Amino acid sequence: MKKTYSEENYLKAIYHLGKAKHKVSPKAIADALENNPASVIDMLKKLQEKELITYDKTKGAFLSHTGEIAALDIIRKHRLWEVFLVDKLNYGWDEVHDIAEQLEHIHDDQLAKKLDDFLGNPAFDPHGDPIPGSNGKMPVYANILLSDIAVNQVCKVGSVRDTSPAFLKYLKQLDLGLGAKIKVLEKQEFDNSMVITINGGQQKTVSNKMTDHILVIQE
Amino acid sequence: MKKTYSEENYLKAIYHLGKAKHKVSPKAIADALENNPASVIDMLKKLQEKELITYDKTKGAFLSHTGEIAALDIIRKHRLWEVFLVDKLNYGWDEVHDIAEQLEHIHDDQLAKKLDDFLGNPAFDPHGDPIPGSNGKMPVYANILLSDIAVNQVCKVGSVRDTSPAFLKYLKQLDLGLGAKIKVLEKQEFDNSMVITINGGQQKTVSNKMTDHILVIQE
DNA sequence: AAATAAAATTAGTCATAACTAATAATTATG
DNA sequence: CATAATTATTAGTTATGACTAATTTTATTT
Ligand SMILES: [Mn+2]
Ligand SMILES: [Mn+2]
Ligand SMILES: [Mn+2]
Ligand SMILES: [Mn+2]
Repeated sequence: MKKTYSEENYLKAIYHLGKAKHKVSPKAIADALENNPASVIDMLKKLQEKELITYDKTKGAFLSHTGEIAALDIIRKHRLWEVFLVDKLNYGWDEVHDIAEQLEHIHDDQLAKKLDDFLGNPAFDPHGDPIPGSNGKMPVYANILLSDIAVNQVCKVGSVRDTSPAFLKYLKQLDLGLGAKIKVLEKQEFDNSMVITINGGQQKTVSNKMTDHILVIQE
Repeated sequence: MKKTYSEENYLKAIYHLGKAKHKVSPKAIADALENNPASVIDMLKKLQEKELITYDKTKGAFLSHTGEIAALDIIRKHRLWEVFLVDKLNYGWDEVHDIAEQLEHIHDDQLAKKLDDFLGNPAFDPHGDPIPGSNGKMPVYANILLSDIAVNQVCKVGSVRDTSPAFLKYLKQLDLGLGAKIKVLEKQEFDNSMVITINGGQQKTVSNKMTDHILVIQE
């Protein structure tokens, strides 16, 4: 089931528009691809025929599972090539998009993986956009401090801001590693200390000094 | 004057067939591109229209100056990408042609030069084929020993097989550097010593031991 | 609700680059 | 040289993916 250059661009546009949670209408796609709504309708029919999308007059276009896998694969290649162009060929980050727009359509079974490895498995492209993994999963920035999570919210540990033995030893003692799920139960107004559970275990009280050194991803 | 993917493939095929000095007939092109002679005729007309080739029923197709520049540019990109795939992404030399066939059509003003620099300005691709420079000139292997050049032949020094101080000092004394033009005037049957001129200078007699350590490019 | 604007859809056209089938020209062979 | 085989060329067809213009449907105003 090889896809044409054009089909791939449509799948990518539908993916991006869908994420932006607008209704993915022919008009919206036409605007994104800078072409004509009539052309879009033609292509939507073809993509539906190939079971890459569903299209419904009222709900708009949605990627099927196969369609989403294809879209993520193209986005992955696009962003990996952008990293290559900036990191290896010394292009400016503002010069690479149009070239990646071409390179993303190069087709070879091993290419994305080999390129990924060569680049050191980057998680983000030069514009800060996440690079989907070969499994299609997007990496997420851990950019919120645990101390900023509100009561009753759940979050996941992404990275830590302190690598001192004392800190790491403390984390080990708490059984708190990367990826651990934390629920905030109470927050003390006086000193910002928190009562949390880690991976659904016992309740623990942790200081603000501690929660200021943990970056999390909100659910 | 941007060229389509297909036009570029035709120009490349015409270039290669022309070098192989067959008559570049519609049939020959059709065989090379694995398509139909009727399709070839159509494209030849279009390429002639664009002044990229001349086509004459009896003599066949020839690239114009512009056409040859375009063909060499594609071949350059093809071979540079092959080097990239093998040297950087660890593909086998037998796996890269089809991918390069796609990559050669990526269009960007700076790309070939940046890729060339990144790869260390390679002179040959993984299959040993020469990579045209940005000026369109092909590098040539220095693969003949000076000792094998016949009397009255002219050749150019490409590389040396000995880097000992004594040898290099001797070369300096003779004023014989890379690129020097050598003409063989006499060859002694007894010990294979030669009388030569270097860059049209004085006649010098050199031993077979010396001429066995100099690789040249025949004119 | 009626009028108006916007969006979706259809029908028909065009360019590109293939193809097949038929015909013309060339080249090779008995 | 005549016949056969090969090439070249033309004419007509197809698929893809775009377009414009006209029409229908949907959404927004008054
Ligand atoms: Mn981009
Ligand atoms: Mn693209
Ligand atoms: Mn190749
Ligand atoms: Mn190609």
